[in-house]
Amino acid sequence: MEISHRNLTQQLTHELGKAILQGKYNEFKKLPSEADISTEYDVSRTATREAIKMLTAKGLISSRPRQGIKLKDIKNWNLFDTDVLRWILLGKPDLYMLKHFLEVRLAIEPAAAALAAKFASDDELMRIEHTLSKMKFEQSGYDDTHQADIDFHKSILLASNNPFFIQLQTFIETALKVNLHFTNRADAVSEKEYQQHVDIFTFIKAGEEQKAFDAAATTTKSTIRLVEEKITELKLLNLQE
Amino acid sequence: MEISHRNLTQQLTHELGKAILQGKYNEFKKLPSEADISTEYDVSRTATREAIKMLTAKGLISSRPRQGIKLKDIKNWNLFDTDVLRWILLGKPDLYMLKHFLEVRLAIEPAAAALAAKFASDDELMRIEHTLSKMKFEQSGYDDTHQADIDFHKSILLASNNPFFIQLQTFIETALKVNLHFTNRADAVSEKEYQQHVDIFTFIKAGEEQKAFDAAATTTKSTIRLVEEKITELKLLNLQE
DNA sequence: AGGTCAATTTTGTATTATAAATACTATTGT
DNA sequence: ACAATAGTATTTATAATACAAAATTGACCT
Repeated sequence: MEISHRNLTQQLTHELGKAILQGKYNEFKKLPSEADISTEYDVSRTATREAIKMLTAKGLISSRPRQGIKLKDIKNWNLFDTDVLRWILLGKPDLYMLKHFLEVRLAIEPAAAALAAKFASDDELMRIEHTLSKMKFEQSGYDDTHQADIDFHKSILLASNNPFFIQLQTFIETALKVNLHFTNRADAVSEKEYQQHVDIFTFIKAGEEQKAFDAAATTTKSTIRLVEEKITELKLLNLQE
Repeated sequence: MEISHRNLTQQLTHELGKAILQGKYNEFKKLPSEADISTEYDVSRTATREAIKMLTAKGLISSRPRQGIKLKDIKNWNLFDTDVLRWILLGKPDLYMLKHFLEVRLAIEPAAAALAAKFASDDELMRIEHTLSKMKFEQSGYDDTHQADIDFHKSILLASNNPFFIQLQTFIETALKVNLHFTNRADAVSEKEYQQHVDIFTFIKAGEEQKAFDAAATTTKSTIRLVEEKITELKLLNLQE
């Protein structure tokens, strides 16, 4: 693997993290030794060790003398870490992963909308509204597709005034991207979807906690149902073979 | 700071992380240089750098040549990281933090209960039930106080069959500990609380998604109200001074 | 005053050496 | 033959040193 000549530690961390999330080391539960990684990527042991430490900090691996570097069970992984999420996205997530993302979205986003209805400042409301107007552009095909959609969801988290929800911005962004990856639509956001977003914003602005909550929950729920149907379809297909 | 002679990197990471979460470096937004940290804690630059890398991986700091090591804004912190949560707990969280924890619990736990009602296996149901019986012991004053309570909440997350919810076990555990820290009760779980837990379990076992959701939501909601009242009380007191 | 460039400081990377942990092997004694 | 024990080898952990690269600072020049 070719690694260029700046930020070796960061790059190597990225390469190894990506490889792990792509399941390249899953079979043996064991990674190459420090020495082997160093020679394979042609970096010093120092850089290798620092990359290993970063992955250790994210819960992906652990290392002990004479035992080498071993993969940790997924329950130890920091699945809410920005980098880990990026690697998940690069690892071609399957339908099950999409379902898991949606289940968390269903937990987080309605709650965030309710908090936003309760606590959002004028600035924060304006920011949400701004993403809506950008979405209208996207409907006509302008601008970066679906980015305004993503920003809408993120701006609600921001308006929750809760650092934990705010930290989940990357998570929701990744979840939406995984979703897009499956629905696979290069086309713009539909009129119906746009209207649902407007509704959520209206309730938030009006301070209607419960209604904002419900509005945010409805869409996600129906998406989950769709995915669940698709999964059972696939299961049936596999049984037929 | 005295650091003993094993796992230097880990220990130093812990010390620095704790210090950061206690706000010791918040004023200047800048940490000592690698060299200074090395001499202060009497470890080599290698160990120091590896600790720095681990904290970087958790989003707490960043470092650049000639600029030194700087604190990152809280929105970059991995607030769902196990270590970060431990350091938050050690940093004497305030009422606002407790409120933020409760808001996330209100989002996560009812959703997890609903998922558990939908997907929990027999094993997972048994595990939940087991924690309930341990809670009954605790009522009588036996065993590690409130640990069974914590385990109850964790076992529901485990039964959600969703890796993201499962990963939130440490988060919920920390949230509960912060709560305990404020209610400050060494005494056992009350009969009323126990009954609420039993209800949640019953609905989960019966596969009643919505009821499990509601049952899990009710308690947390009333706790949030209590905390919010306490906060407004304190605000009024501060205004009088 | 303003811009260019060199000096300085701090992190980034490489290299080498040694210590510590632990799995594996061989030996020894019964 | 077997078990306990001591020795060996492997791999990470830590240290120390040297140099490279980035970025700020400041001096110098025009």
